[in-house]
Amino acid sequence: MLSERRAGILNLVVDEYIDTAVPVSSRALVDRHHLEFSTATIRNELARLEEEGYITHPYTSAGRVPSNVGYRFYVERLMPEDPVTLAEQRMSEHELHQAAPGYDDWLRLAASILAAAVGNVAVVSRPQRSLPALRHAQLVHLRAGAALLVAVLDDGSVRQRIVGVPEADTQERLTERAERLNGRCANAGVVALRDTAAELDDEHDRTLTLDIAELLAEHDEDTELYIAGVRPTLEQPEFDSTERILDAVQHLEAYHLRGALRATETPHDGARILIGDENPDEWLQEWTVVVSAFDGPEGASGTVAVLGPTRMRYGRTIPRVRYFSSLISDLLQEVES
Amino acid sequence: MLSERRAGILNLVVDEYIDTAVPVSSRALVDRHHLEFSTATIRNELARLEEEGYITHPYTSAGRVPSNVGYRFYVERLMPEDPVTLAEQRMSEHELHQAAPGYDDWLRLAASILAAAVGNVAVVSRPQRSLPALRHAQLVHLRAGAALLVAVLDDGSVRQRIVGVPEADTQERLTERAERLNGRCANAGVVALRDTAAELDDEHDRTLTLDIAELLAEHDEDTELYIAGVRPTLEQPEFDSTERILDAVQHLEAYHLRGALRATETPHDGARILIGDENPDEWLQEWTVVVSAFDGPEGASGTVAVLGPTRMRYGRTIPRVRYFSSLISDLLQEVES
DNA sequence: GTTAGCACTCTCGGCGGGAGAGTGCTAATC
DNA sequence: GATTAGCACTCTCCCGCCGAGAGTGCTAAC
Repeated sequence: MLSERRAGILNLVVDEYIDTAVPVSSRALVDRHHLEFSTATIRNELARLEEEGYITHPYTSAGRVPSNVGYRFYVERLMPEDPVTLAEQRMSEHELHQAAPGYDDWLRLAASILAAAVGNVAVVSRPQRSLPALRHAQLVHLRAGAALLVAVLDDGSVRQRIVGVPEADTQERLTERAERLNGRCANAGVVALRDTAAELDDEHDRTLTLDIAELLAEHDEDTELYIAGVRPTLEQPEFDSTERILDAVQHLEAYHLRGALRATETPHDGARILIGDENPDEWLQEWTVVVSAFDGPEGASGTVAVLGPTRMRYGRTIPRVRYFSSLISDLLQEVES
Repeated sequence: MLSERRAGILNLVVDEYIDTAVPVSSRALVDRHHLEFSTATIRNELARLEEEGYITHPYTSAGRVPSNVGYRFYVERLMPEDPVTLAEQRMSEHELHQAAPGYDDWLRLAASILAAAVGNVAVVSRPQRSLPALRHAQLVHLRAGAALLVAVLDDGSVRQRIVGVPEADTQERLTERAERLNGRCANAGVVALRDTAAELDDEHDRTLTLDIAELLAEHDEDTELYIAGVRPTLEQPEFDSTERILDAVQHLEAYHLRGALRATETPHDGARILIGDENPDEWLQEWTVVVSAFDGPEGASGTVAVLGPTRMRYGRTIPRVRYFSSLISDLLQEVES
């Protein structure tokens, strides 16, 4: 369907456009790549490529711009990968080890290094288990009748909520109560907790157990996300009007990104690539998302993603998303001193 | 210094400019407020006001715009307050009670209601004690040799970090170890923890105690902030160029706002107002910040703030910041069922 | 199949100029 | 002395125009 030569030309068009953000002309192709054909020949081929849907025209007499189909073909067949060099790997690892050990700083830093490496928005999510269990619950006295319920889950995440408790309960009583619950509920999942609750006689213990179950259930509603690289992305030429910028800013918030990332099932080894209208979300129609999952401790898993305009340096981005995905896995697995 | 009449005119200029964002002309003042003087007279007065520094000129033949001094005078002497009506109060309280009880949802929602009410950026910080003490520490096994240290502080905040532990420690051993530490360190502050650490013989217990002390100390580095209303603010006419928007977006992140809010000591009753160059931060030179503190449980305190361009509806914003400040205090004090 | 040549199209930036909005000043008026 | 009418002057804003330039598509020749 797509002749060898035409594929080669498509390759050049995409490369050139990614690089310059300017619609590419037949002249530019011939001159910059020393093609052995004249601009007229190239023009004929470009016209064919356009017929076949790989590229388009912003207006009659402008250069060519890749279509989503064009990008897709490019990514699957043409794109030269720009692998992560050893030096780069060492740099990244070094930077990561500067941070205080702990999810927060590591993941935040990882997002920011990745964003800088690819020049687009990078998002890293905190790893979670899909069916988490309770590791330890605790009650902190706030005032008569109210306490803060803190639940530590087996993926290391912490959730909390304010709950009602007997007016008479002091901190000591609350601690006892919590210990009692821990004895019964340690390592229980949502279902087990609900079952346990049904068997309890003490009313407060029962509501508390149900509260804990709810905390486990609401779980991935608010996965923590670490986002970096918004500014450089919005400085790219696709964001020329204030409206576009504001729309993007609005959507690049944790709240919206959670939705966008949840919608994609994600490979743990490679990276999934969604170009333009391949994205389910309305607002991502002109974005490309490159996303990969990584493994945390105890079977938890998180997500690394890069988002940018469809005109993205795929050859650079994809290997880096893959690399960071496994880098983070390793980091979290690795024994710390 | 400022005659009665001139003050009145200044008042009108500020009101008008806040409302329309257009430099106000003598004609506009006379027509829209049915003044009993001619435009020429008003022009003379405007010239005087300009000499005295209360207003300026963008260019020779444009209308007048209030200066920072003008806004300051307006806020202190002229501004008609637009009090929070009972209906509005009921609405806000009602909306807040929709949320699941717990700091997260409450404060997030409070920020968003406040932002909508004033049409600018609203920021609410999670209450913290200035000198927090440990309430309970806990160790969660991650893998041989590493565990997650979770510390619950007496202001209800939770901090965590990954720490090294003896390779042989199972979850049970870790729990014992944590209990031992809790026995020794309950309700200890940073200083007490460091003292305790010095006395401990077991090396791991000692480093753990020091880790906890560090967690308490790094404390307000990462106060959680709830931010709302960015989009409507950036749609205002002062943000016409993409650069301004990007700068604002960059600074309206939690990281930068923490810095800005930390720099202001804040009254617990009224509200503090910083107009334009009264702000210490470079990037806030064209912003106004209205900020107030609220009280959380156990002597913790948090912050409510509104940020917007100096052309802000002060009469509406200030009472609402005050109101939300006390509303949140009440909410957190109030006994929940 | 390739290419030179050329007419045609569309964008972009600069320029000019008129309309409009306001001011500042002066001189007359109350 | 305060107020006001009148008027010249200034500056912005918007619109339309035009020419340069960049590209294409097509045709006819190689």
